[in-house]
Amino acid sequence: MPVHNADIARVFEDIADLLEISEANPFRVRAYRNAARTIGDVRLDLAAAIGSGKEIPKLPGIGADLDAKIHEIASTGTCALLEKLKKQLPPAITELLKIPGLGPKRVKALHEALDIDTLPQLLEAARKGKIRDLPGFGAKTEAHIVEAVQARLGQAKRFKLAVAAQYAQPLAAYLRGAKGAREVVIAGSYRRMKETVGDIDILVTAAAGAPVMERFVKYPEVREVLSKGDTRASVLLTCGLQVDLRAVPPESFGAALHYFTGSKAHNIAIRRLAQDRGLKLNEYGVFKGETRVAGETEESVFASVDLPWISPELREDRGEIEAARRGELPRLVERGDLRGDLHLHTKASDGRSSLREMALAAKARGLDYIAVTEHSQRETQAHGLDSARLLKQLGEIDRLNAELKGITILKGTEVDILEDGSLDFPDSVLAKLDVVVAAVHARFNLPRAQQTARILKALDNPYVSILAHPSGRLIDEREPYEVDMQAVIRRAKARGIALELNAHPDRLDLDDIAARMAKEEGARVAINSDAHSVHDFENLAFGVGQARRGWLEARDVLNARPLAEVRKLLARAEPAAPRRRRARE
DNA sequence: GCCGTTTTCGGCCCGACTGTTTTCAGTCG
Repeated sequence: MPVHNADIARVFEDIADLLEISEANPFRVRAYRNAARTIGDVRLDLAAAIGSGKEIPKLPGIGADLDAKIHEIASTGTCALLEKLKKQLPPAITELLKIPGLGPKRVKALHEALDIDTLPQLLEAARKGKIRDLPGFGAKTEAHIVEAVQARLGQAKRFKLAVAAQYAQPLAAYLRGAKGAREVVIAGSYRRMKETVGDIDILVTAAAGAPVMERFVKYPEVREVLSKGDTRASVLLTCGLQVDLRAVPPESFGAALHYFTGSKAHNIAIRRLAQDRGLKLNEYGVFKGETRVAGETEESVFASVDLPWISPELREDRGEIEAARRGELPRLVERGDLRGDLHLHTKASDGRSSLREMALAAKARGLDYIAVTEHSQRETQAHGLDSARLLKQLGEIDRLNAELKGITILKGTEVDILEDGSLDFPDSVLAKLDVVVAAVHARFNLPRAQQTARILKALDNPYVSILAHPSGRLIDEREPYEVDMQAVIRRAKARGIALELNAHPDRLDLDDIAARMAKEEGARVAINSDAHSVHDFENLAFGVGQARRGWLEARDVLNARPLAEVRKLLARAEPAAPRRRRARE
C-alpha cells in the first residue's frame, strides 16, 4: 500500500490527539499538529521520494525527530510512538475530541471516571445522566453532549463554498440593517475561497455591538443560539450551518478583518512577527504597549510587520509570508482576466441551454470565445455524441460563428479516456476539432500505476489539448482516483497540454495544491466552467478562487489569453514523446 | 518537539464565552 502525505499527516494528528489527552506538553502537541498540516500541504510525495532514495527538503517545523518519524511512517505506514500511545489509550477516543465542548481535559476525565472511549458510549452515559455529576461537568454540558453526539453521528459536515454563499449572503444583507452596523463582511474560510467551509464568520463594525447581536439571533433562519455576548455570538441555522458573528469598533476593522479571515496558521505566523517587533496584535489592532499603532485597515496591519497586503486566498501559511517579505507575491489571476471558456455543454448532450444561448450568455459575461465540448459516444447517460452527431454540430457552429458578433465558438469535444488510455473518438474525428478535452468518466478504481499509465497514454494522443478535472473527485461525494498527479502534470507540461481547473463548485479540480504544483512545474491551467446551462458561467468565479489559492497568475492560465494566442497554442500539439526505456538515465 | 543577528535553554498567539464556579478552567476560533 502506498503511503500518501495525507496518511503521514493523519498519523501525526492521531499522535497529537492522544498526547493531548495524556496531558503532554502542549507545545509538543502543537509541534505534531503543525507537522501534520505542513505535510498535508506539501506537494512533493514524501513516501515516494523516500522510496526512491531522494533527500526530502527541509520542511518548516520538522526537525530531526519528526523527520525520522516521517521516514518511519513512509516505510511502515505507522510509527512506534503512535502504537505505544494506542496501547495506553483506546484510539477511538480521539473521536470524542470532535464533539464541541469536549477538549482533552474533559475527554480524559470521561475516560478515567466512566471508562468512556467511543461516541456511542458517550451518548449512552449522557442519556443516563451519569455525566452531570463529574467535577467540571453539569446538567447543561450533559445535554449539549447528547445533542452534539447525535448531530455528529447523524450528519455534521462541511458546506461547499457555493452552498454556504447562498446562506451567508442574505444573512449579511440582513445584518446590514442592524442599528449602528457599518461594515458587514463575510470573513473566514469563505473569504479565503476555500472549497468547503465548516462555518461562516461574519464581521461587523459598530460603535456598540449589542444591537447587532440582538438582530442576529432574531434572524428567521436561526434554529439555535449557541452563544451570545455583546461582541460575539454563534448560531446554528436551520440548514445546519453554524454562523459566528463578531462586532468590533470601526477603528479595529482592519485588524479584526485580518484576524477573522485567518487562516489560523497564517494569523499565528503574523502575530509572531508582531511579537518580534515588540508589538501585540489582536482583533482590536496592533499595539505598542497600550497605544494602538495600526488596525483600521488590513494594509496597516501588514505594514506594521513590514509586509505588503496579502490576498486572503494565500493566507494559509504556505509560504505567502516569505514571498511577501521578498516582494515576490504572485499577481493573482482575476475573474476579469478570463477571455474564454474551453469546456461547456449544450442541449446536444446533457446541457440545458442551446448553443446560441450559451454563446450569447458567455458574451454577456465578458468572454470573447467558448469551446463547445459535448460528451462523447461512450457517455450514453449524458446523451454523448457519436461521430455523426458531432460532425453535424460543427456545421451549426460555422453558421453561428458567421452570424454572431463579439463571440467566437471553437469546435471541441469532451472525449472519454477509455480504460486502456485510448480515446472514445478516432484521430480522424479529433483532427477536425479546435479543442479536445480528454476526461476520465469511468473506471475510477484502477490501481494507481494503471490509472496513471492510462492517463499518460491519453496525454500522448497528438490531438488532446486539455485534461479535464484531473483528479476525478467530487467534493464530499467521491474521492479522487489513485493517480500520480506529478507525473500527469509533467507529461502535460511536456506535451503542451493544459490541465483543467474545473470551476464547478462540486469539483474544483485541480484543487489548490495541485494547481500550485502545475504552476511550479510550468504547466498551463485552463479554468473552465463545464457549464451545462447559461447560469453556470457564474461558477467561473469559484474556479478563479481555487486558482488564486493555487497561486496562479493570469500568465499561467490558458484561457486568460486572447483567442489568437490560444489558437496558436492549441494547434501546436507536438508529436508524442518517444517512450523512455528506463525510468532513470 | 521546534527554534535561534538578543537565546542551544527557555520560550512557544490571543481574547471571548460558557458553565460551573464563587474567581476561573476549559474550550473555541
